[in-house]
Amino acid sequence: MEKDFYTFSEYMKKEDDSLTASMEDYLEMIYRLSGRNGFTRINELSAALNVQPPSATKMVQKLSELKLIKYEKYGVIMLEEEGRLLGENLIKRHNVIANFLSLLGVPDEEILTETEKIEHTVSEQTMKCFNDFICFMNNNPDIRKKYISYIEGHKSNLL
Amino acid sequence: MEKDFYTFSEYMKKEDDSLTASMEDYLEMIYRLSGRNGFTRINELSAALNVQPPSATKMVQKLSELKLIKYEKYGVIMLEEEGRLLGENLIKRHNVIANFLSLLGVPDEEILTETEKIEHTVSEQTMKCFNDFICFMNNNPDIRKKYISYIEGHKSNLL
DNA sequence: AATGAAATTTACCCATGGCTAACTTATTTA
DNA sequence: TAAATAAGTTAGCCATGGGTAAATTTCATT
Ligand SMILES: [Mn+2]
Ligand SMILES: [Mn+2]
Ligand SMILES: [Mn+2]
Ligand SMILES: [Mn+2]
Repeated sequence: MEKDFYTFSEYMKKEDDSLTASMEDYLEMIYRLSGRNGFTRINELSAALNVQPPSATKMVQKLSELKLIKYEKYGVIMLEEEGRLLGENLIKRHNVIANFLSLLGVPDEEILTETEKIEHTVSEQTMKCFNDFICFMNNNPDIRKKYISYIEGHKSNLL
Repeated sequence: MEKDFYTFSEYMKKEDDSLTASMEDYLEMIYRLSGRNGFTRINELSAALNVQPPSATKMVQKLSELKLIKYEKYGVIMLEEEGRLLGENLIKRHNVIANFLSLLGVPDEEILTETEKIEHTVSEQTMKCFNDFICFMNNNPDIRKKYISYIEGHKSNLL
């Protein structure tokens, strides 16, 4: 019956295999930017993530060490097979969460921000629950409508 | 139409007024532990959060600087009025999220962990949405039952 | 009151992920 | 092709929040 609390930092420490939250953001973005040409560059990446180029360089070197991307000094950034797969899953996770929040009534302007934060904190299990919720709402449009009008009703209360 | 992405670290940077994720965890726990006697101590706090005493000391000094708690070297830790209020709200937030996850079908063993992570990442707005969901489910026990059996059905698929 | 044990602090150390300034390499352009 | 510009890297800094080892203070016991 003992609760076992830890601090946020402790929970967010990367396991041996897994990536840190920031590594995930970079990999996710590299995946997005590689969509067009099959590669991206430090400048494009740093702009997309609103960090300075040296920060991007450092992280890219790390991801390269981990064999998730192919990169050599001054060159282009390309995903390795493992990185591509991981990136794909990160995007999927991102989209499930964004979808989920949208269904819940989180306003459009907040969805990206909230998703960008939450995506790094939820377990596989929880992701499944989010996904189940999406499916449930898709399979029950009547309930979905009822829910939408319910929260519409609440909005006015809060303004 | 421009998406504006930032890295996790950037989103999690504390605003001038607000607390970091770890500060929130400490304050929340100080609030819990103060329940019995109106105070707590470094040892109790560090044990409760699974950190070493020096880490607790450091954070307690910080919170004391911010006038959220009253503390002097080797003494007891007591909440200041502002800290008490904040702590109360942190606990409320924690409970809303735990409730929300529970309704969604996140297994009991995961609820604490998931809550401890998610609580630091959601906006006021999103909290309202979580809360609306709870209310909706409370007001519609029929739908709630339907949802529970829906996810029960899904469980078997995944094992 | 003296001593030993427990609680707490201090002084450092480490890792992460930002940043700026200065330097180097690559690419344009005159 | 030489000079100017753009792109990228390196070195070194900062803040956060952990940790250990050693010193200090408090408390309990004799
Ligand atoms: Mn993110
Ligand atoms: Mn994302
Ligand atoms: Mn927490
Ligand atoms: Mn909590």
